[in-house]
Amino acid sequence: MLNISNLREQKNKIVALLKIKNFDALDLIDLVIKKDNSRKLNQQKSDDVLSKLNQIAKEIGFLYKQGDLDKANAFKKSSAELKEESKRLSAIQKETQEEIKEILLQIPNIPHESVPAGNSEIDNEIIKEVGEIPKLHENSQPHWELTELYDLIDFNLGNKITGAGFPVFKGKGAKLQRALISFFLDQNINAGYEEYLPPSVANSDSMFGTGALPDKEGQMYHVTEDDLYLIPTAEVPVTNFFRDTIIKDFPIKCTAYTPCFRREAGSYGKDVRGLNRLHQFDKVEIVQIEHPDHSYSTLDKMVKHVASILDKLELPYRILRLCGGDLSFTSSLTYDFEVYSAGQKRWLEVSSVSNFESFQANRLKLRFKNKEGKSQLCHTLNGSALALPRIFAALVENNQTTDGIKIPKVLQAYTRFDSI
RNA sequence: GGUGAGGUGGCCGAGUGGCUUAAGGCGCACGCUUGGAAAGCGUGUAAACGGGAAACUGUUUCGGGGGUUCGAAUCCCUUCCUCACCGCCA
Repeated sequence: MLNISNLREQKNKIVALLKIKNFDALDLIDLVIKKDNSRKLNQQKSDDVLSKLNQIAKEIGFLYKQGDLDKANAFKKSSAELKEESKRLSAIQKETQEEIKEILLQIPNIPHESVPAGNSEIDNEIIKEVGEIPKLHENSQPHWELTELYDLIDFNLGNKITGAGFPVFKGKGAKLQRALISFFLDQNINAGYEEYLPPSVANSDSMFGTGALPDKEGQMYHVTEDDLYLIPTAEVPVTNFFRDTIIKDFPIKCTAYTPCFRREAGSYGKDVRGLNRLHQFDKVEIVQIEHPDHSYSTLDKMVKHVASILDKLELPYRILRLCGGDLSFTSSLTYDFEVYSAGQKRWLEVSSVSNFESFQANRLKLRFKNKEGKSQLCHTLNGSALALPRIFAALVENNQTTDGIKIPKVLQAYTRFDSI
């Protein structure tokens, strides 16, 4: 959520930048400023009335002590009238505030100046490509064949106990999964992130805080009995640790493994085959809370960190700067990582690293004291380091040989086997 | 799930309708004192939304929401959370 004082001060700049996201914000911004003006006026009126009421109440207390009941009763009458007025004003105030919030929730985050224009993923800017595309043997296969051949994942068993999109990992498949989680966490810890293991369900306040609500209501599993949501990413619980807090030292660096749950309503076809798109998957997330002056250099460091993990796994990958049309509602700048999946001959997204600037912090009331001693919103950043399923898919596809699947060296200490 | 006790500032904690502008303490900051430190003394010490060039100033906030009252941290309703014991249980 953007804040109104910025919208006032930099209206033209913000309108221009939001065009990169293909969003015409002018009318909404004009409307919200107009509503905010009337909110201010109304607040003044309301405060005046309350101030008078407070004075009268004190006066009556004094008169009672003096025993001057007649005078006190006269005051009571005028108090009753003011109270009506106050009720009326605060009802208007409440309504106006809700209208303002509703409008603000419709305005996406402002894209960074470096975000390229564009409508869809075709327009994303490839900024780096690393590693060689592997040449596989003649009978190479996609991972959904390999996982069946080597008995690593049982998709049918998942269908039976839950439904499509809930795979059952088994044997060396389960071990490889567990190895990747440990490996990713260790890499993040070595880079200075503190490990957390948060709950996998969160309340609506938390969902609202990071923007999953109201934006993605239909994409989440909702436990209606207790009004809790299954988390779509660890970003939700971890970032919400810092909801309503005032930060003393920057940066705050957290990493967390969690399962992630997404309904993915409307997805179908070969894009969702095998591990490509799941309802439940594992992910290790990194989150940082930063001072606004340093958030972009921190974003660069996070990108380098994720790249270093992929280097160690010896997977070919490319880094994309998302164009305005592909950028999420809440993000200012996002870099996507895609690994090449040789069995499917396509690039698969495995990480998304973003700077949200103060967009999340505004809803979270996540602040720090600046040099002038005033509270100011922090910047929040996060990224996947990394999402498991497509890494798993690329590893088994790219490392398949006629003799089996080779495990990259860095993982062998975790799997305790060097091939499948 | 049952019963009981609670939720007050950064922290501890007093406060059963107006003397609270939330006592007192701890912590923190600044100053005095000192050769230096400690102790001691003094001063200050939240957030949000407004007004004002500023000094300053209005309102709200004692877990959340609602109510009673001229007036609520205090009374009532409701909800969430914490703790203790019991029950169930990985």
